[in-house]
Amino acid sequence: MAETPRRYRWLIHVDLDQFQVSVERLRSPELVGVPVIVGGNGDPTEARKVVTCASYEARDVGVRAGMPLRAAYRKMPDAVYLPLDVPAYDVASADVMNALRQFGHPVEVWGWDEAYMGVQAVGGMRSHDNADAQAVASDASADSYDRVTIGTLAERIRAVVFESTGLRCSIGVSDNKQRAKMATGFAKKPDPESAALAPFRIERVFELDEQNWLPLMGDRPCRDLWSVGPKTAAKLTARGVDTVHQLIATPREDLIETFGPHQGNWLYVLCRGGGDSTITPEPWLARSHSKSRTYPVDMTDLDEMLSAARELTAELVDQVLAERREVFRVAVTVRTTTFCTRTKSRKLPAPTIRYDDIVPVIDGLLGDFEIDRPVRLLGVRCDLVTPEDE
DNA sequence: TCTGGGGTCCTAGGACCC
DNA sequence: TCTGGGGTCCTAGGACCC
Repeated sequence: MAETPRRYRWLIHVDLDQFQVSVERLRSPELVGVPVIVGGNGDPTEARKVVTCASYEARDVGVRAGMPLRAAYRKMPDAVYLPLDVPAYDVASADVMNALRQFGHPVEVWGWDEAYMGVQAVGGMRSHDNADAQAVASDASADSYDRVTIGTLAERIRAVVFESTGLRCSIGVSDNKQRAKMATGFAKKPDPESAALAPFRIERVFELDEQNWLPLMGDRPCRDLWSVGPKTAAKLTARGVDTVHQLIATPREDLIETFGPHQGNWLYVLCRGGGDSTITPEPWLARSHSKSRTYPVDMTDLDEMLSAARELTAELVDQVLAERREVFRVAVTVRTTTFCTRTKSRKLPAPTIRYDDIVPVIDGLLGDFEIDRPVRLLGVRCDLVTPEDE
C-alpha cells in the first residue's frame, strides 16, 4: 500500500521565515516592524513557559526560541507578546503546503514551517513496474533541471508561496535533504564568503553542492551538521575532532567503534555532504501521540498526580479517537523538580481505543514510580498501531 | 530566568523459547 | 542434567529535531 520512497536529483528545502510571527502579522498588520514574541499564553511574566517564535527584531537582542518567556521579557519588556494559536498555524501551514504541491513535484511535509520538494526522479525506474512508470509520467519532475533552472524554480516557489499565502520563505537546494537544509541556513544568513561561492545569486535562495561544500563547511564545527547534536559534538571534541574537515579525516572504522555501525556510517557520509535523497509524499502516519504538561505548581500528592494523568489521558484518547487509530502501548513520564525525567511504558494486552482500557494501565505505571521529589511535569504517550503492524 | 511540548529513531539488556 | 547459541519480544533510556 505504501509507495516506496523515490530518490531525486534535486532536493529543495522550503523553510518559512519566523513562521508563527508572520502568521500573526497577517491578521494584525500593525505588528509589522515591531518586535513580536509568540509563546505560552502570551503573558511574559508567567513562569515555566518558553518562546516558540521570536521576530527578527527580537532575535537581534538575543531572544531565541526555547528561551523562558520571563528571560525574553527581561531582554525586551516592550515587545508584543502573543499566545500560541495552534489552529491558525495549522491552517496557514496547510495553505503553504498546498501552494507547494501545485508545482506538481512531490512534497514531503516536515512540521508546520518546513517541507522538502523532490525534483527530477533518479534511479529505481523499472520498466516492468507499471505503477512506478506511471508515477513518473504524471510527475512534473520528469523534466530535467540544471543549476540555473533549479534556481529559477526556487525563485518561483518563493513568489508563489508569498502570492498565495502572504508568507515569506527561504530555500535551500542540494542533492539530498540534509545538505539542502544546511543550504537554507546560508539562504537566511548571507555573508560575503558564501555569496562569493553561490552558484546563483537569488534572494534568500542558496545551493550547496560538491563545489562549495568544503570551502563553506570544512572549517565549521561538526555541530553545524544537521543531526549532530550537543552530545555527539562533545564526544567528537573529546577525541580531538572539532571541525568538519577533521571529521572527514577520521577513518570510518574509528567512527563505527565510537558511535556504533549506524551512527558511525551516518557521520562518515554526512560530513562529506551526503545524506538522504528520497521523498515520501504520502501524508505522515504518526507512530505515537503524547500529551505532557509542566504544572505551574509542583505536585507531591499521588492522588493529585493520578487525576492530572487521567486528564491528560482523556485529551489524548479524544485525539486518537478522532483520528480513528488504535493504541498498542502506553507510557507515562514523570519529571521532578531536580529535572530528573523517567518514563515507564507497558504494552496493552490488545490494541484498543477505549479510555476505560487505558486508564488502569496509566494508573499502574504512575504508581510504579518511586517518587521522592515534587513533580513538575507529567506526560502520557500512546503508541499507535500502523498498517505495517497489520 | 531555572530549563515547553510534540515527535522520531536507535541501542542495550533481560526474559523467554528453541 | 548441563551448556551454548540464536532469535524475538519487551522495557528503559539516549539523542536529536522542530
